[in-house]
Amino acid sequence: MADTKIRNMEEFAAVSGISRPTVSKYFNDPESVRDSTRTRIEAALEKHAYRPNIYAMNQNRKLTKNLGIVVPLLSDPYFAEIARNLEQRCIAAGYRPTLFSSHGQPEMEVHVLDTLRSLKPAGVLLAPLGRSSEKDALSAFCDDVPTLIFDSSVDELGLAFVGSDNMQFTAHITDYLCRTGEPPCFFEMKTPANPNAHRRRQSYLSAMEEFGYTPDVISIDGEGWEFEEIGRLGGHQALKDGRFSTNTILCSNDRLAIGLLTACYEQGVSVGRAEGATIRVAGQDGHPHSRYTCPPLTTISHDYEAVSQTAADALFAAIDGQVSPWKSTRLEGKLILRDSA
Amino acid sequence: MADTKIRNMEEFAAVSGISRPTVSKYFNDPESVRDSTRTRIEAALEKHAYRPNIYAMNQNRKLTKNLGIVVPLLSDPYFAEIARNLEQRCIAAGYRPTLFSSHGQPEMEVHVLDTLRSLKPAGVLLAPLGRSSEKDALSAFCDDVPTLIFDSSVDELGLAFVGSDNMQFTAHITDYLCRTGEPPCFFEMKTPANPNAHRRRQSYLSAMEEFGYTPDVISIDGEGWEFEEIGRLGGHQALKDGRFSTNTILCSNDRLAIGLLTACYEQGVSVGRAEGATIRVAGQDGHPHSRYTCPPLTTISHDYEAVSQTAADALFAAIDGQVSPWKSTRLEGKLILRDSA
DNA sequence: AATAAATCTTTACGCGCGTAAATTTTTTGT
DNA sequence: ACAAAAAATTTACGCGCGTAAAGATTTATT
Repeated sequence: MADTKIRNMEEFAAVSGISRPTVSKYFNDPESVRDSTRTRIEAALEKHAYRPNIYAMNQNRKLTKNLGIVVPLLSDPYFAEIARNLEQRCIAAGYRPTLFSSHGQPEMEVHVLDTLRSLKPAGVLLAPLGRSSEKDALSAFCDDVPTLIFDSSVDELGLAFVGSDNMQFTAHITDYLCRTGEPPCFFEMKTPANPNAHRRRQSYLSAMEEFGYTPDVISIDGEGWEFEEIGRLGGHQALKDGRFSTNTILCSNDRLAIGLLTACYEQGVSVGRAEGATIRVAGQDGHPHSRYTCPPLTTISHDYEAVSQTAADALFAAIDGQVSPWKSTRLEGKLILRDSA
Repeated sequence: MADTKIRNMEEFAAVSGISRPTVSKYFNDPESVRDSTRTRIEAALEKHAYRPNIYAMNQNRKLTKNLGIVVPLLSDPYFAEIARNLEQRCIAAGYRPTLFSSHGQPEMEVHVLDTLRSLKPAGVLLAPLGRSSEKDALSAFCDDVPTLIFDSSVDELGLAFVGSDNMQFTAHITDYLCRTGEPPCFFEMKTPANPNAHRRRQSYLSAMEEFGYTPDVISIDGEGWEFEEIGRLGGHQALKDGRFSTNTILCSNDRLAIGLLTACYEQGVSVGRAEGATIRVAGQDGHPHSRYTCPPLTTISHDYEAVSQTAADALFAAIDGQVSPWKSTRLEGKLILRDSA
């Protein structure tokens, strides 16, 4: 119980019987003081529940304990999930993460970076919008703030890049589809939001060529981040026009696949690998929702844990002063077999 | 271009030709200075891109321009969507919102409130976890920080409550289902996470009684926030046990319905209002994903815009000093007719 | 027990800005 | 053009803490 209200570190130092500079040292890093001192401070902390004023704390410190986590679209459960994962790791490592979403808008991304700058963060975990990002703003930001890029790489910006191995993703699932039925055609957006989509198309083309099949890419129209709706509309159009050359469709990502499944439903096209189904549909990403589509979506999933751990650890290492040359880490995905393909 | 780096407000005041206190006044509220002064400051701002140090700013100010937005689970697109909506409104109103998720964990909710406290926010928009919330911590927080509760009410905490009219939701969609086919049974979690679920059950019972039908509530097991999986497993069980007394199922919320649809698919039960379908399924919430289920889900949707606007405006008014007694505002939902029911 | 090393205390300054009071300048109204 | 009102300037202090330096105290080493 706080019998007397502690107004500042001076007063707290008094009640804990430790000098203020030492208390300050403790809050900077509890390990930096002697055990006996730490015990006394923490005993006082129990009694009085004092917390240092973070504004006064961060004003003079060259580097704060703040971290930024930026994703392109928080309403996409994939990003929400990876953001949650990163957030937990940051907290566990003793940082104060703040979550931001660019909401799919380049100007918002710039605004977020601007806000982040003023927070003087020790580092930032940034998943850029991709194609529509204002490269100059990103680049300038990375020059000023230790930034680790994840999910979608932009040039060789920042400390390093950590993401998934999109080439492996597509090669792997294409291989699976070829071995279990007709070779797939590839369903994608004509102007995808991020570079991962290009890698996936490229990998599809390579894989098909390697297997001796003729690739068939269906590129649908649509701008923005409403992938389900783009997939649904594009799916309707493609079905109507008979553009699917095989009974197997590999989608560039799960959200597109979810939209395509809806289009299939709406046109009465049955989907699945079971007898009697007309077409097979597979996605890519291991989207949290993919388990609950009808039929449940066969997909190749990001290794969420590994991506977030690798990304977070790389940033922490850089913050701790471990300099290492820019590098790109791409982690393999795991095939998740469900009923759709 | 910034020819000379501006280090603080003093230097910026110098290059803009305005005194520092006036510049300070400008950053507090641009409207509070003369037009000619504002123009000169903004001209200098163009040239030098100076931003006040937010830590120094907030250190002395009794009230910051910070706002907190807290949702129980950010990976639920419903909350992600409403959070995005609120965030935009806060920015438009000149505040600096920060987004937090309790990730479905009561201890995380407490941690978030603790973090929020140290940010000395002007106000907080809080959607509590509900049943599992630590009431005392919430209550203590509301005593210290102007807090507006939304989505799910807890006692009469905070400045006010803004949410949806769950009674109207369920009455309305129950009415629709009764008029268009067999009266619905009600599919829900036995121990729901928040009080809205209780209102919905109550409203279902009242509506059925009013229409002269016998209500049938199927309460399924499951703890936590993975509603789709709970709905899927509960759906399997209920289908196996033949617990659905009519061919129409009203789910307590859309995520449960999504899981139930998956269970139906997995058991080969056809869903829809079309000829030949076995059962009808309806949800409640207007979840962003409900458009893309197979079949697309008939639901009653929150008025996202109205809820977020009412909540944000109420908080802004309170921050501006407009005192008003605690009140609860519950907004009506709109029926969205799709193929599932 | 004596010395060296680590840690703590005391003292002091500064960070960047909010803010108040007294004064001067500019704008407004007639 | 003149007085009154509004706004800007000058001056000055304080917020809560980081941090540096010098001296005092505790702990570790032999």
